[in-house]
Amino acid sequence: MKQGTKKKINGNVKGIRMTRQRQLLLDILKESSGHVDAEELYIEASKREPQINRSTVYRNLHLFSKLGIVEERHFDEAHHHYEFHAAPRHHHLRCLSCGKVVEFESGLTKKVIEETEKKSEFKIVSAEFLMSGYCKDCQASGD
Amino acid sequence: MKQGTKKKINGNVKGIRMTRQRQLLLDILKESSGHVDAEELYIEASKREPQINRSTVYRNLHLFSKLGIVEERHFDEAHHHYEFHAAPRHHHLRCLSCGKVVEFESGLTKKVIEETEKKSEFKIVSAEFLMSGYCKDCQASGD
DNA sequence: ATGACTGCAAACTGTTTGCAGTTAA
DNA sequence: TTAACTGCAAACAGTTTGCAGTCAT
Repeated sequence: MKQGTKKKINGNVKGIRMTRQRQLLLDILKESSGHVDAEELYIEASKREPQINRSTVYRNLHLFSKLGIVEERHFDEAHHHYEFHAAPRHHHLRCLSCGKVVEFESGLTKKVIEETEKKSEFKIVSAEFLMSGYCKDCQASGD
Repeated sequence: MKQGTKKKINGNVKGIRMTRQRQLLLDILKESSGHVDAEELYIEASKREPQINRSTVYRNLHLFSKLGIVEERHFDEAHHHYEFHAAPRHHHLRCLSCGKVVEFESGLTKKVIEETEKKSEFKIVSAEFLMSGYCKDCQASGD
């Protein structure tokens, strides 16, 4: 079992160290169902590690993303959202009125990806269906 | 034919005026195939109207977006892209290596939307399939 | 005439970076 | 021991805003 002395983060052996802050961020990401943005992550982390700095959060988020641990998401806003990779492929549906974001899945995604890979000759590594509209509540209350 | 004195922007009658700058921006948007970001729009506009200001661009982009004339797109970057609304529904495929963005269409989109509207009770107004991967060239040149 | 619009400058938000000190390995 | 990491402060990019003047209607 023992194969080396380097720490692993999800299977990636690198010159990467597991610091208290890093571990904390990973924990929070793991706990938090769905997507988190950098600020939310920072706030949550601050509660448990008050001196943690925003740049630490950003730097780690970039690292995680590079390592494939988290995936960046892009909603309407100007900032990024992150969620654990390898979540079952799902879509995001955003309400234009109240801003609520709903996740859900569809079996059709796979088909679209296959179709696309064939047509485009891309090797696709991630896919997201993003839809916007008005949710039931907001439809009822008149926009 | 004459039904009022107010200027129209694409069918929306409002207290909205057609200024030289506004017209210019609409022209550029119309000419530019595909998506443009605020900066590109600003640069192009500056060529023809050197004193135009960035905030004019942003303000108009918001207006156009509110009026449904353009649609915001969100790729990888921290800034927004805009394209004329009512373009045939299409998807975006982005190369993670060279950054190239390819547009293309798929008949499956409609199905996904219908499925989603039923399940979620949302009224969907826009949809986008966003995929990332590696294009043919970048696959060949080893990532 | 008047209020929608503009340019300007300054503010703001999310993110990145250089640096000097700290810490995991 | 040393290079990866951190916190800090300052920079940065993209975007927004208040204001006073301009222009379409």
